[in-house]
Amino acid sequence: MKLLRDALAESYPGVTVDWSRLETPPSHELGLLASPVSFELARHLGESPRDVANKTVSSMRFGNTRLVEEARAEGPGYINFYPRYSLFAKHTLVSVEECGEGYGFVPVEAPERIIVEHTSANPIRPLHIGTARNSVIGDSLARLLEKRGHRVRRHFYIDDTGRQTALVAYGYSKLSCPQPEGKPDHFVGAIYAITNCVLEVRRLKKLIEWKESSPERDEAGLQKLKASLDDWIGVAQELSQRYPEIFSTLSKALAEDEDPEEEVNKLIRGYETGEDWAKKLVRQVVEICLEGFRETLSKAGIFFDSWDWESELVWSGRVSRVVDELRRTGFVKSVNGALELDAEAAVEELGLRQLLGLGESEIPPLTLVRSDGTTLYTTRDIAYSLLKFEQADRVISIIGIEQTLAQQHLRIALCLLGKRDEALKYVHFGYELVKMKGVKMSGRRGRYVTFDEVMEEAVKRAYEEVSVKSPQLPEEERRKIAEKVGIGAVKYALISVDPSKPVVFSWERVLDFEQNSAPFVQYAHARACNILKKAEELGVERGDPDFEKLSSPIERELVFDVARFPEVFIDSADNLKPSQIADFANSFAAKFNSFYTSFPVIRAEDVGTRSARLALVNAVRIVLKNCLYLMGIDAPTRM
RNA sequence: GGGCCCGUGGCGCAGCCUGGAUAGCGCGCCAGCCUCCGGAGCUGGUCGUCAUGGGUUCAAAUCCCAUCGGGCCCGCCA
Repeated sequence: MKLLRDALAESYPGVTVDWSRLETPPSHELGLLASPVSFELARHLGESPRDVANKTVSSMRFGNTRLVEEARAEGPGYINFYPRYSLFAKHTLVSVEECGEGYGFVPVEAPERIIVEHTSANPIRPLHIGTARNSVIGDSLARLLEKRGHRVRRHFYIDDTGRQTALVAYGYSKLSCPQPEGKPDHFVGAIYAITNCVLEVRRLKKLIEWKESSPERDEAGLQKLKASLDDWIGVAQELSQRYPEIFSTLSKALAEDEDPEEEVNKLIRGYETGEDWAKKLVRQVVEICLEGFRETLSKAGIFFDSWDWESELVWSGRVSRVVDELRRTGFVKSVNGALELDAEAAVEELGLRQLLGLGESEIPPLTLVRSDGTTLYTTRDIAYSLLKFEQADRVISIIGIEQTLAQQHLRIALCLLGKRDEALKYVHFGYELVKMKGVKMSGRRGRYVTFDEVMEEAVKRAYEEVSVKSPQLPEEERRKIAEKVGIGAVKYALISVDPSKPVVFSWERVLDFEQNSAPFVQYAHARACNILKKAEELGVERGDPDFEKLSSPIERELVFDVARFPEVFIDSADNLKPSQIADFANSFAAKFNSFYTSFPVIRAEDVGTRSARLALVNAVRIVLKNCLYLMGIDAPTRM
């Protein structure tokens, strides 16, 4: 650094440029670090970058710089720095030795209290592969921020008010509130899908009947309705085959009801106003479903610090207080008995367009309260975000990209309420949905691939694999390893793709145990562990490591990667990009595997080399383990 | 109609924010490698108009504009 600055000062006195930026050259044959400073200078001076670089290099004085061996002007004008590799390796590996297992987790100077809200799936059906993406990304973000030194809390928002939970609770009551059969959330999911389907068929039939008898027949509309009815009848057949008992009991019970829609509406209102009978019923069903969620999530190694009930926000008056406060801002008007927030006017008045990054278009209004007095989802979410800011400096909500507009509304409302700083500290971490090849996933139709079955299948596959590769291991251990490997593979598949890209689910993808997968990284880790364990068992002689001997390109690259892991971590945590960890871990593991096949460690030619390589292997082990940890993936020592 | 996001070898992806050195990686395909710390591995090869067309720049996958494809949103649903 100083070297470069002084040389610049000498060659180009009086010119100030940002000399501090350093890049990594494309290949290690071009040194370890590169300065692009000549490009900048060349622009100002009108000289060619290469000339500038040459001139700068020639005036460098290496006097008391020990770590840098040489600098050269190369390529179009880069100044490449070549380190004294042995010293660099020594610094790096000694530093790993000192930090131990915590190596690389560089804490921020000013920790924040951060709430990461994730998963928050509607408690009416099992977690599916789409929500799994949310959980896995959210969990990884929480881990990254926590290791970065922030005080992180993970919150699950239970969306228990509104039509969906009321519908399933209604169906459940028609079954006479039985004990769940099978996994609780799957049971609830079946009731939801069946109730919804039966009611939908009934509604469509009535509608068609009525339309047919009406004087002015709209043939096109009628055809559409009939097609829709056929679709739902098909769904009914699927469901009756999958759940014959629940289906027949439920459809009989529902048929007896005069007006199921009204029953459901009564339940929605009763629950929102906090009537005991409604509370008891809805809570019972939701709790059953949550029990299933907890089971699934705990299997996936994902845990929460807080489960926040949406209904509590309503009952405690927080939601109505928010509505009142918003009314006082003057941007809320009554439209046909409902309350509407004029978001566009608010944005203009407060000058929020740029501040919140809202783009050019007009922001549509937001309905806060229905004409029947009940509130809407976004309204309750505004109240929720205020609650979160009572406990945190920053809030990160992992929510599907399709809710972008609602999330913008939320932040506008926060500004209106005088919480401008909070609005800026509120991050909607959007992610694209997971789609199925061929069929469309549809919760309402009971068509989804559950997180449970994906994990189960992956674990099964991993078990077969481990049994083939390591038949000598006891059954019990093979099962444990299969859990870690299978679930790791699923998580890795979901984390490694940028959240802004839609994922098409395929078994092939999550069951990939080859390169660029969790098992690949885990395998490299297990190999490192194995070498260290063997060395221990054999009691090989260890002496002063001779870092001079870590001189092959691949060893140098490994050392360099170990050295830059802290930076990768910081970057990934501060930019909220878990996929960068996956990327780094994969290429790092590949390098280690390459090293592994070509260089003996325990049988290295002399004690100094052996000790140096053992130190390197240990550093690799720690870095791999920490990468896996950040993705929420277990690192077995054998597999 | 308006807004936002995405478009990189046959397939799946990284790089784009912060422009620079031959565009990385995996799968697939082809050819090799287990008397040697475990082959879920390794080595080599094959595969590219970075959607298209302009612009800015000494330099564009990267920044700007337009066009074309795909997705999402624009609800008194969540």
